[in-house]
Amino acid sequence: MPLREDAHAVIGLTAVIVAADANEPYVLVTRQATSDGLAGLPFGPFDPARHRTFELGLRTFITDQTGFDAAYVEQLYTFGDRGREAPRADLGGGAAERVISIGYLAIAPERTDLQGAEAAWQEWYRYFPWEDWRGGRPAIIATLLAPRLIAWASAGGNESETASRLGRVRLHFALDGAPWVEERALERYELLYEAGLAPEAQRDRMRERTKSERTPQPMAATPGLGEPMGSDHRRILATAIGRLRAKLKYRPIIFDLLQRDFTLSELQHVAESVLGLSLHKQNFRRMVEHAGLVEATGAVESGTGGRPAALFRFRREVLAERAAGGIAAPRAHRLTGPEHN
Amino acid sequence: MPLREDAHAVIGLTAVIVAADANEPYVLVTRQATSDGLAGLPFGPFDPARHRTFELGLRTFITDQTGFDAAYVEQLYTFGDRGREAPRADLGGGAAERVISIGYLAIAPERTDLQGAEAAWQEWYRYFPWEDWRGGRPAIIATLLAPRLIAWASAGGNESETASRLGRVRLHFALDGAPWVEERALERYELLYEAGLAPEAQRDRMRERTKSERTPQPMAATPGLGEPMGSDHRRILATAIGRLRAKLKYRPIIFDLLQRDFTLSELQHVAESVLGLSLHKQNFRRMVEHAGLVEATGAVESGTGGRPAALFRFRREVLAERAAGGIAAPRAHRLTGPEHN
DNA sequence: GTCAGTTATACTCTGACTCAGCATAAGTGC
DNA sequence: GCACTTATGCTGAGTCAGAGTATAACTGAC
Repeated sequence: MPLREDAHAVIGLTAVIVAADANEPYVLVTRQATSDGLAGLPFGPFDPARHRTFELGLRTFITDQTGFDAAYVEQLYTFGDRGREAPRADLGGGAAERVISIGYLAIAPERTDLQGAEAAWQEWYRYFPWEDWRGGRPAIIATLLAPRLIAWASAGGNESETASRLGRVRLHFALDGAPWVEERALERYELLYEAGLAPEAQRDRMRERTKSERTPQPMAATPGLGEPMGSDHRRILATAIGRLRAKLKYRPIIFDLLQRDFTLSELQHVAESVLGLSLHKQNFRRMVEHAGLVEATGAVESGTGGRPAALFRFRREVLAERAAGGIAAPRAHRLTGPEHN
Repeated sequence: MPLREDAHAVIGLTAVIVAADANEPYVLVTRQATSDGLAGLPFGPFDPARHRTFELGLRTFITDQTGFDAAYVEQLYTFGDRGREAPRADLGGGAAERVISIGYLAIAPERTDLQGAEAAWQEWYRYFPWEDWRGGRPAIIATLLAPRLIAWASAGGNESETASRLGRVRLHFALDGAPWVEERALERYELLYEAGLAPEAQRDRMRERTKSERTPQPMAATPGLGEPMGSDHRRILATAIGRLRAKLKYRPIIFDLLQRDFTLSELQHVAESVLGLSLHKQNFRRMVEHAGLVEATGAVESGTGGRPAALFRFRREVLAERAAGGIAAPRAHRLTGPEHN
C-alpha cells in the first residue's frame, strides 16, 4: 500500500505519427479514441512493468497499432491539466482519476496502408486551416479569426490584460505587419482555445459547469476554425506541428519523411507542406547543396512534364561532420503584413 | 479499483531553479534529496487532487520550499527510464514502484536568502566543468575527457557503431575543428554517462547487477568529470542548461535573471555566465540596442573603477512588438578547433 | 517536327548583418 | 598629472539570404 496514494495517476502515451508527401502533411488519427466520440490521436496506457523507457513503450505501441517502425521518435510534452483531458473509463479506473499523458512525435517514412481500419491518415490542415500559408495568407484569418480574436481581446477586463491579449493576437496571427512565425502553431491554438473559439473550449467549460463526464451534445465544427478532436488531442497535435517545424531548421529530420531517393523539388514540396509555406526555389536548392545535405545518385526522374530532375539522396555523413543543420527555409515571399490576400 | 493497475505510477516534480550573477550561474540544490546521500534537485510528489496543473503545483512547491515566486517556469522533459532514477521509499510505496518525474525549469530573479538550510545555491560548473568556455576551451577536455571518450568509442564493437560514437564525440565535444555548440549540454552529459565516465553510470550499473536498492559505497567524484548528483538529477540539470542556453537566443528571458536596472556589462556577464562563453563586447551592445530590448533609465552607475556605465532596463514593449528575440550572442572568439589553450 | 508549355538548373546582383578591431570618452587610484 | 580601467562609438571586410534573370531539357498538341 502506497504511503501517499495521492501522488499516483494513470500514465498514458499519446502519439502524433506524422507522414508527408509533396502535397500534404498527414497525421494518423483513430476514430474511437476518446469518450466524446470525436477522432483523436492514437494512445494507450504506459505500463511501467513492461517497458523500461517511454520510448520503448511507444515504439512497441506504434508497431502494434500500425505495423511499421517509426523512423524518428521524440518526446513532446507532458499534459495533465485538469479539465482539458477526456475522462477515460477504459484507461484508468474510477471516473475521477487523473490522466497524465505524455505526448510523443513519431515520423513515418510514408503513408503506410493501414489494415486495421481503426486508424486513418488525415491532412494536418483539416484541423488547422489557418496554418497553411502556401498560397499566401489564408483568407479565414482576416474574415473570421482576426475579428473574433480582437473582440475577445478587447473584452479583457482591465487595460493591461487587454493590451497583453491584443499583443499576443497581433504577434502570433501576424496582424498589423507582424511577421508570420510558422512554428508558433501551439501558441495560436492556445489563443483560440482561450478565446473560446475552439469547440473544445466550449466542451470543457460545459463539462466544468455541469460537472458531467459526458459531452451533452456533439461539438459543432465551424468551418474555418478547424475540425475539433477529442480530449486535448488537438493541442498535442499543435505542439507536434510547432516542434516539427522548428526542428526542421536545425536537424535534418526532413529526410525521415522522404523515400531514400528524391528530387530536389520533392524535397522542397515536403518541406513546404510541413512548414505551410512556399519557399524560394533557387535559394532552396543553393542552401541544400551548399550545406552538403544531399548527394546526386546520378539517376534522373523523367515523365514529370518538363526537364527531368536529378535524383538525390541524403548524405548521412553530415550527421558526423559539421553541426549538421536542417532546412533553412528561404521564403518565397515576405510573410508580413496584410498583403497577400 | 482501477481496471489496469499497471498503468499507474508515482508522479514527481523536479525543479531546476536557476539564478545568476555576473560571475556565475547557480542552481538550487538540496542536501537530503536522494536516497543515495548525494545532493540533488528539489522535488516532491505531484498531487493530482490538489493541483489543477503541473505548473501550479510546481509554483506552490517552490514557494513552500524557498519562500519566493519564480519569475519564469517551463516544463523541460519527463523522465522515467528504469534504472536511472533513485528508488524513493518516501515518495511512493513499495520499493519496486516506478517513479515518473517531470522536470521543470524555473528562474529566480536573484539568489535569495535560504532560511531553510536544507537547500543551497551552487554554481553550475561544479557539476559540469567542461561547459564553461569563458576562458577558452577548458583544459580537462583535452587532458581527460577526449582521451577517455575516444577510448570508449573505439571499443564500440562493430565498425559502424565505432564510427557513430566517434562522430558524436567529435561533434559534441568540439574535437578536430568541430565548433562548440553550447546548448548541447545534455548530449554531452549523456555521452559521458554512456561511456561510463559519469559516476552515476557506475552506480546504476552496480545497482542493476546487484539488484540492490542502495548504493553499496559512496560514489567517487573524479575531478574534472564534475560532481555527481543523486538519482538522475544531473541529467535533468543538463537538460535545463541546454534549454536555457537555447532559449536565451530567441526569447528575452535573460532579463528574468537580472534586477530591474542593470548596466550593459552586467547584462553581458550574466549572458556569458549562462552560455559559458565570452562574448564580443561591442557587438553585444550593438545587438542589444539595435533589437530594442532595453531602454536607458538615464541614471549611471559609478564606482566600478572606470567610466560610469549607463543603467538600462528591459523594454517590456518588445514582447508585443516584433518577434521579440533574445540575445543573439556574438562570440568573442571562434570556438572551433583545438586552438585556445 | 515544330512550338508552346512546363519543370529543372545555373548564375548574378544587392542589401543586410556579423565579425573584428580601432578610436575616443569618462571615470578611478596613485 | 599619469597610468589604468571601463564604457561607448564607429568602420571596413567578409558572409549570406533574398530576389530576379537566363538557360537547359523534357512533354504534349497540332
